[in-house]
Amino acid sequence: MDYNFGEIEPRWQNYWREHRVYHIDNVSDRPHYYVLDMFPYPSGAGLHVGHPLGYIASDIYARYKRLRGYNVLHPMGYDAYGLPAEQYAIQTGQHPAITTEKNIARYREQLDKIGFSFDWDREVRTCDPKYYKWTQWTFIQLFNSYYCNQCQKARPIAELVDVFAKQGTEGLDLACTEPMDFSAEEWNSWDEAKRQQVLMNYRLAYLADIPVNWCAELGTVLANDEVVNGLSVRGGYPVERKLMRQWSLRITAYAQRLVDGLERVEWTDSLKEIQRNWIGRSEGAAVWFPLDVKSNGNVLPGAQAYMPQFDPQPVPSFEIFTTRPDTIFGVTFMVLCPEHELIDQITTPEQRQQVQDYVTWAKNRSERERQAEVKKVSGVFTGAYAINPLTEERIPIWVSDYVLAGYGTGAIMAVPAHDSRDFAFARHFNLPIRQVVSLEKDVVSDPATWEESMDAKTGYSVNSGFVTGMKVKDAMKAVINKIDEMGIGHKTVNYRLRDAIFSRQRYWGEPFPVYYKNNIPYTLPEECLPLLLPEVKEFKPTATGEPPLGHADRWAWDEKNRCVVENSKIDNVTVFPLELSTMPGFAGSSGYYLRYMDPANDDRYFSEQAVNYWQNVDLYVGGAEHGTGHLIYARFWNKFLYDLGMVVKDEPFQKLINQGMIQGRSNFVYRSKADNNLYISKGLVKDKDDVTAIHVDINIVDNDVLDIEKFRQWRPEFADARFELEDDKYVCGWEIEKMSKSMFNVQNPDDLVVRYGADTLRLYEMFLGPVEQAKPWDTNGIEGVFRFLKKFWRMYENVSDESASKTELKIVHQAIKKITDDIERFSFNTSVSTFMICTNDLTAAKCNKREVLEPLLVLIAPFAPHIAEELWHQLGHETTVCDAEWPKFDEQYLVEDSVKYPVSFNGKMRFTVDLPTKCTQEEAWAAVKAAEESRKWLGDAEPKKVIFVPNKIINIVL
RNA sequence: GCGGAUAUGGCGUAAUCGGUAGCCGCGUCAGACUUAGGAUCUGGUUCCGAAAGGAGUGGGGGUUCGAGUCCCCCUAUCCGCACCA
Repeated sequence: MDYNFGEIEPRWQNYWREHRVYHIDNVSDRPHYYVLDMFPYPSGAGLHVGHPLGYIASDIYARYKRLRGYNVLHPMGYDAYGLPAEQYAIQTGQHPAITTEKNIARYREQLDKIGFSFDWDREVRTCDPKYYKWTQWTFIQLFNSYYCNQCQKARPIAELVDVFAKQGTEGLDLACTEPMDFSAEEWNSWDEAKRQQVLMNYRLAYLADIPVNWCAELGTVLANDEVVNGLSVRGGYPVERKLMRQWSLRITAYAQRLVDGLERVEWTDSLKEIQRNWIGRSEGAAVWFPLDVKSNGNVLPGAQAYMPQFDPQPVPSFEIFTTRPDTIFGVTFMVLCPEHELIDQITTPEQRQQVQDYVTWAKNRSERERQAEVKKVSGVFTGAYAINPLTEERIPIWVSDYVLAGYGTGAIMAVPAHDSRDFAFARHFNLPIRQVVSLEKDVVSDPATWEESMDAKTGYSVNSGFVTGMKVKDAMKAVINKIDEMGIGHKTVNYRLRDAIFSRQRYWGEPFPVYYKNNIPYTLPEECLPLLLPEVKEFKPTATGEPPLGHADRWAWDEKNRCVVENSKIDNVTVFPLELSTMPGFAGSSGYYLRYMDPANDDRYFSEQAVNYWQNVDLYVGGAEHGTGHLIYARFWNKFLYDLGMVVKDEPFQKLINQGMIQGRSNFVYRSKADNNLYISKGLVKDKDDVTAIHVDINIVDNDVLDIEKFRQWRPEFADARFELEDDKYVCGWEIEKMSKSMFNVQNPDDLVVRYGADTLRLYEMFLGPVEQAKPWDTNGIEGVFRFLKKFWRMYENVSDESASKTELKIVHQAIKKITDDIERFSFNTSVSTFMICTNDLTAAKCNKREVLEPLLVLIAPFAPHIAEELWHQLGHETTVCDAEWPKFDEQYLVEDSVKYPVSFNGKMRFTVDLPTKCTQEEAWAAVKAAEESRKWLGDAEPKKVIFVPNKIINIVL
C-alpha cells in the first residue's frame, strides 16, 4: 500500500480532536512543563511558511516532553486587537470583529492541517471580553499602585495616602513623573482635586502631558518600539513629537529589575544585549552648575527652582548628567536642549532674537529630519555663563538640538576633547578644546591638531587639578566624592528606557475602565468589568479630532447605578464621560501566557492553584523582533503581578528560543530590452544590462525551471512570450528577499500540505537548518524529505515479530541516543538527518523487526505525528502514540568491540588501525609499529612522542 | 559611531569535549528496471592531479603533538540601538 498522506492525516486529526487527545488538566502527578508560542496576529493574508517554523519546533518539543512523562501545557490563541483590521474597517465599513473572526477561522484551519498538539480548550483571544476583563483589571491595579524605590516593589496607593497624611514626602523614595516635596500639613490642606493630581505623579498607570510619537496618518500615538527612523512600523507614515495628555505605564520604575532579571533567564546573549541596550543603564554623576549671575543680570527668581535644596547659600544653578565626571576640568562650554525651561530666563537681550529663532526652528523640525541630519551641527549662544564648580571658570552656555530633552536633565557639560559630539560642536563654532585625559601619564598634545576626540575611558587624567595623574577610573571616583562633599552633585544612574505610552486613539482595542469626574480620572469598580467595547457608527476619528470612541452614543458612566449609559445623560453629577482612548496592542499580549493556565476563570485572572502548578513558561518560542516590545512589556507586567503576589516567578519566560525569520526566495525571468516579448534563460544572459529582471510567481517555477505554459497564462502581457531556452528549459534567476505578496515569493503552507502532506512539511521546515538561524525558504529540497517518508512507510509493510540482530538493535539504539540528545539541544535539523540515516541503514539491512521498528515510531512521533500514529495503530496498538513511552537506549549497543583508530604523524592523518575498544598506549603503539604502512612514515627513527587518546586518535610526533 | 551575531563544496547544512572536515539532503553525473518517467533502486560527486599525492573551513598571525572549534588582528554580511552626554 502506498503512503497515502492525504487520507491518513485528516483521519488522525479528526481522531485527536474527537478523543481530546491534547486536552491537558491542571491536576496531574506528572511533572509540569509549559511550552509556549508567541500567539499570532491573525492577518488577512493567512499563514505563510515562516509562521509555522517556530510552532513546529515547539510542537516537537512539547510532544517529546509528553512522551518523556511530563504534563505539558501547550496552548495557542490570537493577538486579535490590532491596526490592520481597523484600517480595513475604515476603508470598507466592515466591523473589525467580523474581519478578525474570519481571519481567525482561516488561521485555525491552516494550523489544524499541520497537526499541532495545541490544547484548543485553552484558546484565548485578546479581543474576547472574558479575556480583556483581566487586561482592564490589571490596568486598575497599576493605577492603584505606586513604586517604592527603597523596597524595589509596587505597593498599594492607599498606603501612600496614609503616609502623605502623616509625614508628607519626608524620607520617601518613590518612582515619579516629577520630583515633589511637600509636608503632611500641606497634603492635609489640599482638596481632592489637588491630591489626585499629586497621586497621579506616583501611580504606575498615570495620565500626564508627555512628548509622544504622534502619527497623523494613523491618527494615534505610538510607543517607542512602534517607531523606526521617525516612521511608524505599521504603514511607514511620518511620526512627530508632540506634547499630549496620555496614559502611560511607569515601566521605568522597573528598569533596574528588568536589567537584573536577565541574569536569571536562559535567553540568547544577543537578545539579552538588545534588552540591556534598550533599557540603556548608564552610571555617572549628576552635577549642579551655578549660573554666573554677575555676568547675567536677568536671571529670574524661577531659576531658584534648580537649586539643590541642601545648599545653604542659594545660587541659581542647573543640573547636568555626565558619565564622565573625571573630565569636569575639561569643560569649555555647556549645552541646553532647545526645550530647556532655563533658556528663557538666562538668555541675554542681545542674543534673545537668535535664540528664539533657533528654538522655533528646532521645534518645527520633524523627528525624521532631525534623525536624518544627525551629522549636521547647529546651535546658538545664549549670552549667559555658568561657573565650573571645581575650577570656578566662566563657561558659555549654548543651546543645541544635539542635546535631547528626554534624557538626563536635558543639559550637559561639554568636554570637546573627550566626547565626539562636543568635539564636532566645538570645531564648528570654534570653541576651545582642552585635553584632560591622555593615554600615557603626562603626555599631552595640542587638541587643535586632533582629527577626532579621545572618547575611550582609559588612560590618565592631565591638566585636572587634584585628580591629575590618576587613572581615569580613579579620577571618576575622586571627582564624585569631591562634588558630593561640596554638596553640588552625586553619583547617579540614568536609563534610556522611557515610560510606555498606553493610550491609542483607535477603536479596535481594550477600552480603559476609566471615567472622568471634574476632569479627574477614576477607575470603574472591579466588579463592573469587563467594560465592553461600544458600537460606533464610524471607525475614524471624530470631526473634532477625538478618538473613534467619540462616535459612540452609549459611552458614559452612571456612577450610582454602576453601568454604561447614553452620552446624553452626562450631567457630571452622577453620570460622567468615559475615556475615549483604547489600550495598545501590547496590553493584551503582556499577560496572555498566564491566562492559558486557567482560561475559563470568571472570578480571577487565573487561579492560585493553576499558577502554583504551572509557575511560569518553561520554554517560549518566538521571533527576536519582539525583543524591545512584547518581551519587555510582558516581563514588566509579570513583575508587577509578582509584586501583587499573584504570580510565583518574577520572570515569565525561563528559556527563550528565537526562531530565525524565513526569507523569501524570489524567482526572475529576464526580458530582453531589445525585444519586449523575448525571455532569455538565465544561463544565456550575457550582459545584465541587456535584460530586465521581472519577478515571477514561484508557484509556476519548479527547481528554478519555469513552466512556460503557466507563465503564458499567468498574465495577459506574457501570453505571446517567446523564449531562448537552454537544454530545452527556461532557467529562472533567484534572489533572497523578504517574503511578500508583491514579489510573488510567498509560500503558502496549505499548497505544500496538499502536495506532500503535513508530516513532510513539518520535517522539511526543521531540515532547512537550525531553528534559530534566519534562512531563505527554498522548496527545492522538500522532495528529499518526502522520499524519506515514503521509504520510512515501506519499512513497515511486513513487520515481523522475530527478534532483531545485534546490528539492527545497534542501529536503533544509536538513533534513540542521537535523537534524544538532538531534541534536548533543539537541533531538529540533525534529528531529521538521523532519521534518514537510520532508515537507510535499516532498509539496506532489510530489517522488518517489530523490536526495532516500534521504538522508531515513538522517536519520530513528535516530528511526523500522523504517519507515526497510523503505523502505531497498524502495529496493533489501541492507544495513541502520543501517550507512548519514550524509548530508552541500552549502552551495550552503543559500545563497539573494536575501534578504527586514525593514526597521524605530526597531526597529519595517514592510516587507520583496528584496535580493541579497551587498549593501552603500549598495545596501540605496538599495533602501529606492526602496521605495514607505518614503515613509510616511521623509517628507522624513534618518535619523539606518542600521543594516544582512547577512542579518538593515535598521533606520533617525529 | 556603539553593541551583538555569522562566515565550511554548485546549494541548504553536519562535525555535541581541541582529535580522520564535508554526515544528511538538494542539484548533478553514471548505471539498473522500464513502452515511458517529474516513479523506484544502485554508485560517484570539496578543489587540483591520469595517478601517487597535494591543497582546503572569509584573510592574516598565535597557542597546541593536533585548530572549523581556543586567543589576537583584519575583511565581509546580517541584526539591534543610534546626537542617550
